[in-house]
Amino acid sequence: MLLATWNVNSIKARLENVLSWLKEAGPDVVLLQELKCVDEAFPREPIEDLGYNIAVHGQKTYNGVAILSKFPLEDVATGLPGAERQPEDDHARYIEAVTGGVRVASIYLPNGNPVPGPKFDYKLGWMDRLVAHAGDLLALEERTVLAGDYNVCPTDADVFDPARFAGDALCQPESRARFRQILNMGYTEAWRAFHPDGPQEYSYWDYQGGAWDQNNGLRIDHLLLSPQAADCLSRCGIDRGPRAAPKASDHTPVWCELAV
DNA sequence: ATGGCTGTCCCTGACAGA
Repeated sequence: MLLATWNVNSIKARLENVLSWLKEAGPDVVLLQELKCVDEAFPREPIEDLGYNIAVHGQKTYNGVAILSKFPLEDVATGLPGAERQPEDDHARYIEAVTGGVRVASIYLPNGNPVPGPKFDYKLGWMDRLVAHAGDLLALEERTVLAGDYNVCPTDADVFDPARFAGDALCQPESRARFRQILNMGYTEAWRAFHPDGPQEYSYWDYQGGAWDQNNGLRIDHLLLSPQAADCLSRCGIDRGPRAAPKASDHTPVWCELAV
């Protein structure tokens, strides 16, 4: 099973880019973030025509997540448990389903800037709920992949200029500690598992300042695997191709292969 | 030099992104 995550920065503006990549790369399961549209506006037909089933959790203008799969989608759930602890959480940032023998979640973690402030508090609260849910899922002892735009650079090795980002919400010790909590309970971060000592590789490049041309990137899109999923992990990579295309998203797909 | 892109909604400028 080829499984990928991609923050597309508007599914409507990116439809042709997404269709091209689906045809070219042929992933079995794709976890999308930042749809920026409501459920009814999601362009289902052209994606279904390529053989995908679709589960969408959309929202007007902002956020929005989806799961595409060539396998049936079962047990679809939207929203992260514990929203009652964050009454301000009306964002569409989480969708989960079981497909092809794997439980998958598409995650769009809050950005959290500026630091300090209510947006950073929201990010940390959301991460606390994600940590709790990741623990609950771990107890199921299933193949589970929690993937998406985590908006966290796990270490300074994931930042082109750590000094410039020292005050950024993506690099704060509090953000990194919560990301590490998920790893420490037993999840494997797929890309880092294959590259424990580098090289530096990124999944996001700002639109501004020639960031792509100068490879001034960040690695913030991650695939986190339960032990049962990690046991099947055979390959992992970052596909820079879509970022170089015309009208590209500022993120590019990160993918892994599970031998299931 | 505190902006530099891009997308969205529709107060076509303000907000969010990261």
